Amino acid sequence: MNIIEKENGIILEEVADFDPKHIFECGQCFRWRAEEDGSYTGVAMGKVINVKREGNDVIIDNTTKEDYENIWRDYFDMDTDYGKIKSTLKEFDEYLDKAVDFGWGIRILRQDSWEMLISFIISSNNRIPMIQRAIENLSERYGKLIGEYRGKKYYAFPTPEELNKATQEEIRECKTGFRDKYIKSTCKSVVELGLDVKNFRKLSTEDCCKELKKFNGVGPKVCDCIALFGMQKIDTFPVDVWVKRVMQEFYIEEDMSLPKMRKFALEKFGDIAGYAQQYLFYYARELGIGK
DNA sequence: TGCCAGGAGAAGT
DNA sequence: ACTTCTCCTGGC
Repeated sequence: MNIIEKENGIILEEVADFDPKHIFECGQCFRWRAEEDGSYTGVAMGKVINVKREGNDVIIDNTTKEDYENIWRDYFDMDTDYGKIKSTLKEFDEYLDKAVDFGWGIRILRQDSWEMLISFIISSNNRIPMIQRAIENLSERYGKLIGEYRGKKYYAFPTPEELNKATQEEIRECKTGFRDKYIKSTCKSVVELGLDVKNFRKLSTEDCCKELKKFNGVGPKVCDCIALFGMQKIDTFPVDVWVKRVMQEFYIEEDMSLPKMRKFALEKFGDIAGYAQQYLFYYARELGIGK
């Protein structure tokens, strides 16, 4: 892969396994929006960038080669060989084979641990557009202004200290609904105990989950999402409604409980279960499987 | 207008 | 270890 600098951005030449639509719409992130030209603009790691694919090239606008090396290379998980993961998954069965071909450009973003903790607390019993709106509201009110891009103002996700300044009522005003108390309680714990949740990455998957579930509003599913998307724990398998539907369609009986479904998938896919979950989720949601 | 989707937590068995 | 109920919002 060759990196070329352009006016206010960079071009990554000949990038394999990278498609913005697949990456930003496979249920892992909430701050990316599709533009009319098919590109995506979003906020991550305190910056605003725009990402699009042209042929085999990926164009990242509003950034520098330096930021790519320091931030985006890690964020987009560029040092992981998705070709290898995909061929392993395709070997499993005809369903994975189809799901991987369908979401060929998916990558699991290495997102901020703290942002994922709060984002997935908001996700509980909630729909994606509502989750996106609540996160935007919290960022606008409590996060730092990053600046303007294409005529729109963008705000960073608030730090624990910034968000902890909000009262439960103020958090609710951001359209978080009944999760207001979970967010308040989690902010309070993190700030008062002086925790840096990013350090949970160093723990084993099991211990990491144990720690995450201590926070109010973090149950089994939310915990799996934070571990997978915010802690890079690939041996997890979050079972949401779409994954449940696709599992019932392809692998298991209707009446299997969620914990058993999770166990089944972990045993089947092993330490790449998290990748399998992403391809299956995207496939199920885009095609409306099991609805 | 009423009804539905979407998970955690609490209280029950 | 399981089941059941409530929590809130927006869209149909």
